[in-house]
Amino acid sequence: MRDSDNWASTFYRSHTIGQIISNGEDMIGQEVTIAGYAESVRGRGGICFVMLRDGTGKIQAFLKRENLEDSTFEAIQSASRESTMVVTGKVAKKRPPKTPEGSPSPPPEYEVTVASGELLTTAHAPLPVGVIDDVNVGLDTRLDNRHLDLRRRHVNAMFILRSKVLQYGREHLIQEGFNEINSPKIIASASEGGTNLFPMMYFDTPAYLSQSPQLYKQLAVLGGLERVFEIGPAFRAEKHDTYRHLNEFVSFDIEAAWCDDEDVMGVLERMIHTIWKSVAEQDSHLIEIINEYRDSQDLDPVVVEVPKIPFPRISYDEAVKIVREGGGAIEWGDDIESHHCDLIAEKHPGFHFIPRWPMSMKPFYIHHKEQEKSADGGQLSRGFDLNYGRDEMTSGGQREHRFEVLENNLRSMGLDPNDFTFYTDGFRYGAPPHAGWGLGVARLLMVLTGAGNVREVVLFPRDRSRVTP
RNA sequence: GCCCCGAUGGUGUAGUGGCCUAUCAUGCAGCCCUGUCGAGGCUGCGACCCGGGUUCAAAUCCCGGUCGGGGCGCCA
Repeated sequence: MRDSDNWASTFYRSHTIGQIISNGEDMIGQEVTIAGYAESVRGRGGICFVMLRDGTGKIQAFLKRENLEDSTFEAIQSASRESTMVVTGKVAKKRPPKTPEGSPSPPPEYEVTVASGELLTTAHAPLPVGVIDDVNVGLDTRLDNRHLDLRRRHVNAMFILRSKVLQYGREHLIQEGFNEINSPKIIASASEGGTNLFPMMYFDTPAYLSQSPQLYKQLAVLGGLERVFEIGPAFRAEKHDTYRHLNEFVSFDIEAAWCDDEDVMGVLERMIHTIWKSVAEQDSHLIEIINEYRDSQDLDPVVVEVPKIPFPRISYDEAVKIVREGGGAIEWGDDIESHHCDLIAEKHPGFHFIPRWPMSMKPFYIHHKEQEKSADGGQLSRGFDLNYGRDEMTSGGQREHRFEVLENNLRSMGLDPNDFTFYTDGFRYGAPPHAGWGLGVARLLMVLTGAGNVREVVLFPRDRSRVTP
């Protein structure tokens, strides 16, 4: 399941199960102590088979009554599924299963012939969600019991993959000279307008949960950090109820000085390219686990196809044209809605940028060049989106670095510049042109894992009706 | 906020007014067998979301509620 060759032994075990699986031939006869969950316990007479699973794999423990203390044998033999136990014994080659004549013999497998052991905890039965059951459990039931759901192989694999994706993204950005920061999640004012914030009390002062690190990562860049990134939570009090929205989500953000929108689009596509390439090269075993599950559900396998860079750029103007050609009704200046994205996705099924949105649709901090107008005269901006198929992954752009323009933008969007002095003050004393983006981590994971719902790839999702567990 | 759909043992399901003291799988309990291999065999346990209505008769039809799913909107 995962590489544990470098894991040190602990108080509870001398080896991980993964270490025994991957080095079985060399370990035959060696005494080991392993610990794990009993996936199944079979046998009610003089012998007993326990399929023991830890976070690195599973192996069969073989118990013979005559080899153990009676009380130990009884305790383990009568253990319920998912009870935890530790066992000590010698590694042995497992007897090969009977195979139909003519079929190839399976690769060798190993087991532990138990000499002593201890039942650590007993799992209550029945389990609210079976870990290895051949039944398709509803998402809601699974999320109510996420601690058990997570024990399922493909679910576990998704979250290990998530960790890898963040690791590869981090490594890539660091290699491009970015430094990791953390911005405050408790903020004083509705920082951007638009979206609804969750109010809270900060001692005696009303405050909000942050909807985005946007203004703070810009301040870090204005402060001279040049290139920063942050992987952190964002909170939005929107009553949406879709497969791709949550009220708390992890946003992967960057901001870089002396860059325009095209420059940071380059950072983004290079990072995604690196992530896909690394997953394809190093984590195909996780994708295989996911695909085994998908196969059992009659779903097409996911394929990690490393995307070619540069990604296509389909400007907002072109996007509008594609939507119209596809029969969609859209006016210049309208948002590109979900069903419009379906039309665009028919032509561009993979990653594609949509740059140069109308300024009227972008927040006050997005930069525009006065001379850049659409054919019918509308003011364009340097804001962009990155979509995969119909789904928006990223929103970003070059930021407005001119103090006076910023204040004008605020006013023209109905916001009071006085509420934003903590931010605009950062632009008073010389500001570099800069750009950045924010990427939805879970949305990227949906693409990579084929998950049809963000909730699948978020450990404990927070949506309109779920605050627990 | 709008539209559509759904709710049956622990879990996932069958069910379209009487054939339902409700199907199947999985699970759970027990027994048999036992170096099993998704082990197998046998026996048993366990359910119609809540409230009202229609009907001789409701899991099934109607109304309300609750919860869930899908789509849309809203949404940097």
